Amino acid sequence: MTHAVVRPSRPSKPRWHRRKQARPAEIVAAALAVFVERGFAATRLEQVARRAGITKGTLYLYFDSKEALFKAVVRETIVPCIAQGEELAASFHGTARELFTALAHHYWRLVGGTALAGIPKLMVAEAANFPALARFYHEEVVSRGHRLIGTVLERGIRSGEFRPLNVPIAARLAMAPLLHAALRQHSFALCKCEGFDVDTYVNTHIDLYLHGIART
Amino acid sequence: MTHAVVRPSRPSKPRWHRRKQARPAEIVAAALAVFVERGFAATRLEQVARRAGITKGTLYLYFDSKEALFKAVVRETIVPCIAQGEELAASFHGTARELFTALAHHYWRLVGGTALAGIPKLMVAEAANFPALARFYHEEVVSRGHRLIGTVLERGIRSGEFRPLNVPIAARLAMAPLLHAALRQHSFALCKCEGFDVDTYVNTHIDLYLHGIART
Amino acid sequence: MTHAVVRPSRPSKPRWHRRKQARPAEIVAAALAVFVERGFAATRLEQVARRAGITKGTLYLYFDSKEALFKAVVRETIVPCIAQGEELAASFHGTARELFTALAHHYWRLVGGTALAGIPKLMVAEAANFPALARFYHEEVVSRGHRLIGTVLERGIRSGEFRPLNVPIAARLAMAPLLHAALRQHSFALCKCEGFDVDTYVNTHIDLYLHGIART
Amino acid sequence: MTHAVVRPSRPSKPRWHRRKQARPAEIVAAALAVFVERGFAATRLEQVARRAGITKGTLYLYFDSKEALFKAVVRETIVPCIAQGEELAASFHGTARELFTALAHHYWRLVGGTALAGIPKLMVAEAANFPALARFYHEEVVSRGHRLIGTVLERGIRSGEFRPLNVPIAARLAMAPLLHAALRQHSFALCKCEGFDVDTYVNTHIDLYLHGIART
DNA sequence: TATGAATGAGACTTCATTCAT
DNA sequence: AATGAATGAAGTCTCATTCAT
Repeated sequence: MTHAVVRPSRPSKPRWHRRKQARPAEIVAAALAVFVERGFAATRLEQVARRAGITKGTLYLYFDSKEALFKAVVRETIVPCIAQGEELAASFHGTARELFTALAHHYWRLVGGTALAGIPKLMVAEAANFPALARFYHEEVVSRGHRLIGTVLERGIRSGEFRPLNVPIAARLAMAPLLHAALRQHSFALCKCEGFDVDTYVNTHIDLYLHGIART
Repeated sequence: MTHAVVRPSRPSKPRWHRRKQARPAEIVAAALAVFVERGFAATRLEQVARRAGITKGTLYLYFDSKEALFKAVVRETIVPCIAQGEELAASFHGTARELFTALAHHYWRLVGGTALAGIPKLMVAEAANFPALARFYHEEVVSRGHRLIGTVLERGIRSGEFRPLNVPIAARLAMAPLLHAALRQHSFALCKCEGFDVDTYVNTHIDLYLHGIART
Repeated sequence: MTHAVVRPSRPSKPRWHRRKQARPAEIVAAALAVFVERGFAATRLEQVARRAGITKGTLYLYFDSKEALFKAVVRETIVPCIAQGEELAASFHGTARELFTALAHHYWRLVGGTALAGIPKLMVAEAANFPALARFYHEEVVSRGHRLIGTVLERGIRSGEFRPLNVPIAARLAMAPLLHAALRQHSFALCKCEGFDVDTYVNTHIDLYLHGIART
Repeated sequence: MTHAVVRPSRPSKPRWHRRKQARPAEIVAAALAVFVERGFAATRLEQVARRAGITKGTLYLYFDSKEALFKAVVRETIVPCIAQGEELAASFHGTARELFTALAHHYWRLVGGTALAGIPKLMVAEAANFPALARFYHEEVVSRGHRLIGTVLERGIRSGEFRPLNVPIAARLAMAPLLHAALRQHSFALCKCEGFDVDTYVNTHIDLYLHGIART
């Protein structure tokens, strides 16, 4: 795939000054933005390249294909977030209620409000077209997230804060409104909704949910 | 100019029939399926045509463009569902809790479990690419749905079943898990999740949610 | 090509009332207009049909193909004009100058100012694409027209009105400005030209031309 | 996805070269030829590309659309010719008659006998379909040409060589046979005409015309 | 005789990918 | 390492022509 290149002997000053190392991350960041905006198929590599400050051809020095780029975007941007949440839970001192609240806010701070919130939207849209990627995402992000919430719920059940629950189900119910809000940010942000405020929405969810699962 | 073809002498069955009345609905149905499977940009009109039992050219007798077809799919499939929910609510005799439960099941029966569940997924994916359609969908489906739930909540608040609530927010929180489940059906149906069952999920949501908003 | 049709036995009142005989001429007239406006390739049979008050399918009852229709248009509209000119010349009593003037005005009245003026434009545009038709047109219209003018010139030379001329060449030179004006009507009619008036143009041509060929 | 191809081991010559500088002119030249041959609508970009030695896709690196290419062809090929004629007139020393003769021959050498003669034919054919282009052509070519001839006529009138004339009309009458001959070259070149020779035609026109406008 | 729904070949155009520079 | 001109496969859309009614 790589071919030998005869280097011209004249001492030309290089036209490019960027380091090879920084490029992939910059490209992934640019690609994230465009994929999220337009979806996989409607994204043109030209746009990605321009936003990354390079040209189309250069993309292919770092990624084998559009599909490979897409997979890299998903893999490299979202996974780290989960780890942070897990660390937060592991080192947390306080009640299960407090931890649940902290994690919800953490999620929102880290994902919901940022460009990363586009990843769930992307995956919802493209899962059917990229089964392997969907599986990866589901295992490394969705399930792992649910397990994280699950441990919090179990901690609360043990401590008597929460009543006995079907934990896997309850974990998903905890995430659904957060995910919903994230999707909304990227799909219907422009549609004005009277009486809707994301922060209030998240806080009300925490409130109602904890109310719903609280031990009488 | 075209090569001669030996016509078979047997009374061949007609190559096509005139089906002006039935065609548009059939095409919309076929298009719904493919759009949901692949997304707008990745959908090939060839596929839609084949699935509708016609040829590509015939599509254009009924729809001006791929985009027009897409819009027709969204408009004609989802809007009627809302009306049914509104009728259900209007003619319902019983407590607000019972009505809420009935509507949730109604939604799931009508949308969540059917091909229609693909529409929310489609809109999430394509809203950014079709702002006008997104606005239409948001007004005629999303907002209207929220208002419907809102009236139920208000009824319950007045009757003392539910405690005072931020109604618009609470309505969204009621829908979020249902929507989430619908998206899941179409995006991650193939990903096995131990301990996950849609019906249990919906019922648990109803349970926890009503618990959360119940007057103490 | 024609197939037997089982006539329905019910005494349905006919939906169409036009006679078969009138149709072809009506279609040709409609086609002339559209072909002249748009050219052969850019003409859609749909437009022709609509302008003729029928549908696309009906066209094929009278003409085998778009090309056949085109040929019919050219053949049937322009040829009769020449004959009239020939008759005018044959029955004319007067000087050659007077006859020349009469023929020029005749041409302009019959062709230049009417839709028929579009035919020369059409042939200029499409001759390369329809060699056989071009040959037909050239023989039946162009050459015949030149011969007609040629006889007038010869008459004038014999009578001493005109000086000796290369008749075939001079005949073409007599026609060129008339043709030019006809093309102009159809191609650049919308472009305003100060100081240009078609009638003045034609009359001035007659004047200058007769001056040019007059015996000193 | 694509089938494997056995790569020949010999040092195959490159499939293409970078020719950014030369390309546009080459494409315009190829397009001129095909447009003139077939007309706008009947021209296939495939043919243009092949004749230019490139592929269809490459066309779009240089021209936005078929229409844009067409406009470029007209704009870039014909306009320069007029300028040359104007220069010739400006720097000419001699009688008006001599200048007129020189310009007519100039026109024929530069346009009538070359591929450029196809442009008038193209414009006659397509003016109705491209009104903006027609206006451009009319102003930058037709009118400008007439004005050029007009100045010559005025010079001759002032000098007493020509009698008083309606100059705009007379200018058009001077051009008509030249244009006519150019159209003929492209539309009826194949139709044999006994006794017709283009050069004789042009010279006879000059002769008769000058005779016609000469003083006394 | 007339219709118009249906066809299917083929056009223009786009864009992921390659490769000479 | 980077470019961007060039490619070619594939997609949307058009329209002359056919044929069941």
